[in-house]
Amino acid sequence: MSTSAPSANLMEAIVSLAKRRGFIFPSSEIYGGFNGFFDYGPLGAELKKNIRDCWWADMVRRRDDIVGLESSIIMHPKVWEASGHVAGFTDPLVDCKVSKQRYRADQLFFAAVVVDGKTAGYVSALESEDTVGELQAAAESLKRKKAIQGTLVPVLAKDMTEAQPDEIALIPSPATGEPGSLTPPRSFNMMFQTNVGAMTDASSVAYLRPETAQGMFVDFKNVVDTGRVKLPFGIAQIGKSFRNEITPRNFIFRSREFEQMEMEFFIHEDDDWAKWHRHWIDWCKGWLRSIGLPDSHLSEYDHPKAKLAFYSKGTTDIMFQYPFGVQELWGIAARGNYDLGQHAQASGKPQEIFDEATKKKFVPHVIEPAVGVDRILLAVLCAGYAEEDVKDEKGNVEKRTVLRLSPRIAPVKVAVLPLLKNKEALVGRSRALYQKLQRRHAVFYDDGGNIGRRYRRQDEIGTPWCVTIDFDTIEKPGDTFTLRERDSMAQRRITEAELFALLDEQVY
RNA sequence: GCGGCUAUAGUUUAAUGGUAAAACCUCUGCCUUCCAAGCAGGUGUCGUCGGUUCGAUUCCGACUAGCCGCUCCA
Repeated sequence: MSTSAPSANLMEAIVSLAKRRGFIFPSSEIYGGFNGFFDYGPLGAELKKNIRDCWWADMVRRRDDIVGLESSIIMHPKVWEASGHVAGFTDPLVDCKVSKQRYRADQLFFAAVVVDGKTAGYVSALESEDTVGELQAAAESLKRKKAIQGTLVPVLAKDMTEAQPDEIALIPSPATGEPGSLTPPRSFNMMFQTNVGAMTDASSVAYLRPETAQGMFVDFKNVVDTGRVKLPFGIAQIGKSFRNEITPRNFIFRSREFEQMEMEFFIHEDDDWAKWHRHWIDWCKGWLRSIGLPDSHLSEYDHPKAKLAFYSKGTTDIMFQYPFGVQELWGIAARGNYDLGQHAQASGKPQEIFDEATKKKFVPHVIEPAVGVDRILLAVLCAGYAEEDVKDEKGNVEKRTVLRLSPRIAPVKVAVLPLLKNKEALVGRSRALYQKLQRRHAVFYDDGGNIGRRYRRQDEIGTPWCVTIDFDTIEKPGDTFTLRERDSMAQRRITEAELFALLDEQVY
């Protein structure tokens, strides 16, 4: 058994499999698709739910120090002002189509060159200590160049956000000095906007959240007052977030609607943040391994201090080796007390904890592990996808496509297969086992085609085990089935009790 | 948002200025005592809109979507 290397078109193979087997469809496909959005089909929905459930179980239910939260997707607009998202991304940008330079529209100034009441042209300048002076000089230069007689009116500097549509084509690009290459200003704020209520005006503007984290900060006091929590403790949330990405790319890796699993771990202001930061990096890597991602594909990237936001103490990304490159999977950020501080200031409501030991109030610091469900799902598909050359009895080599998903997250845990479908005794025993398993697990019953075809079909969707009800089951004592294992294709006999025990141990 | 390439069945691909083919997949039936066997049958708006033409899936344009490279990525 050998594994061929399909890496060059691995993504194509995965996208194709995802579509063919009902994991992931392009959104609104019958209308031509919709860039940046995806639908999860029957198997994809199961897989995604399993990823979420595993995370929630390990992060929240099996711990004493972390509680869950489900906050609303649309929050008060002031949340996003306080968090910095509104200011951080409302900058309208202007492109120069010739030089490919990009300018912030509010930093690119222009002025009409008016001579004796007639507009002779336009000049532009980047924001500087003497923007008006530069524009004036440029205007005089233009007047000389065009050899226009008359009196030059002092320039009136405007920035590009004030440019009329018919002016834009006449304003020269600072890069080329020639007009015609600048685009109209475009807003690059990645937050989706909507209006709340009947009025559609500035006062009704609201945003779809671009991250779930702010919910934990805004509800911090509510959780502290009701959750019986003591530092250090965490608040975790799973939910959809929305970013109007400029370039959605790489299948579901960067999409405009995605699902996050975030946890804010609050610590004492005097606590050793670096120790907790390291703790959570290790925890996250361990969790990724527990759902089947190989260590060989995982790495860490420390954001350089110089590039960090001023409040950030450190950010480490757990990277995953996707077919299209090593990319961020899970960001673990030490954010100080910036977020709670911002909300305290903006809302006027202190976001403090009382320290019984020192009798002092303080704003806790936070470590934030934030990961995208869709990115994990893509990672497990990429890591699990394999095409193997297997030999049949006659020695002919044929291809086997197998999705090596961890039993924890596999959409189907067990397929129940009667060896033959036209033998009533086999079908009856299979049905009975299927119905019993169904009460506890995601299982699949299949009697179509021959047994080999059914095994391969389950291989392709990542089902870890198949049980086949054969003539030994019904004719020999012990009521045993054939258990066929996905990765090794090995078979052994197993009883119903042993099967349930196996599932109990492997699916958690 | 810019540039290049692309769009035919669920998937992978053909052919063609005269209403489209194959393989695989899938579904139904038969058969089948352990790894995609066989037999019979079913399932198709050529991405959308427009133009040229007697006639367009084919030529042209726009749009939409996808891929690659820029750009962006708090």
